[in-house]
Amino acid sequence: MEELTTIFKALSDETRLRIIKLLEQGERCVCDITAALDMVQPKVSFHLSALKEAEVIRDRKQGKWIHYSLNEKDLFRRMLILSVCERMQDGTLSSGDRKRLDAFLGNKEQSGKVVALKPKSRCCG
Amino acid sequence: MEELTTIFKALSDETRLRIIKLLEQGERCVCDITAALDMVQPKVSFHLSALKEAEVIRDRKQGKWIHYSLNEKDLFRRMLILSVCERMQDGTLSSGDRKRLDAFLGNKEQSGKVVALKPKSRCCG
DNA sequence: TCCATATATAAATTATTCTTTATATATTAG
DNA sequence: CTAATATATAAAGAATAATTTATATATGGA
Repeated sequence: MEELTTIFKALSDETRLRIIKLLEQGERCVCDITAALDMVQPKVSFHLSALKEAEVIRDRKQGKWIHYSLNEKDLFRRMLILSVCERMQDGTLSSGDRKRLDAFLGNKEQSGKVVALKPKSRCCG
Repeated sequence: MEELTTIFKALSDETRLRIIKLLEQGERCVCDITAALDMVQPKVSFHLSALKEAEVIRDRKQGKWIHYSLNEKDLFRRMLILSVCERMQDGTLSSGDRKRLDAFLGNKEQSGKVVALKPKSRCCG
């Protein structure tokens, strides 16, 4: 019962649904998500932790970065994630998120600040 | 997006999940639900209105009573309701609710206060 | 008409959750 | 070792949601 309410509570917030929609395309580190949503980082961490607590997402540490991805471990969560993504297809919000993410990733590459470093220190590689 | 968060928010509360589980067996009036959950009536009305707002339940007025039932209008809500009921099968809480409901309905019948009245004034019939 | 019952709504309080700002921790580069 | 970066956590404040108590509305029966 508590697990159920925890899952539903995790899904009952707009920011968190936007994060799920972002992660539909694959894992992302916190700074990518922060840029995509255009929010301050502690706020993003707060919402990530709610989703992780509910085991809707999971994380993977790699060097300085923590990569978050959708947790497809059970059918129920998969179904919920699919439903959410399906229902957010043409939303203004999530398309804006995608745009900002792409711009952010583009800048990274261009400036060579992160992506052009040695493999070990790359965020997305 | 707002509809989604409204639905998930409605499901993110223990009391409301208990109500859903109760309604699995069929429609119930507010006083039945109040007795089953052993709560004060305005509290129950508050939670019913959250579920109704999310269109997870609907109501039907009949005389003095308002009967609430699960709203099976779309596949998504059906799926959520089924998942909730399935995951609450052997819970202590919901079995206690069932017991109190049965006791309450039994008393009604015995005392003849409600159930034995003329058809028009019966709550459950 | 008057009373009792079923339910909703409002107002006040309490509890939870979200947001912000500041700071701590860990990792890597230099 | 020091500085910089990525992320988490803590503390304070703001916003929401839940609970309680009191009252309003509607319906049916006497």
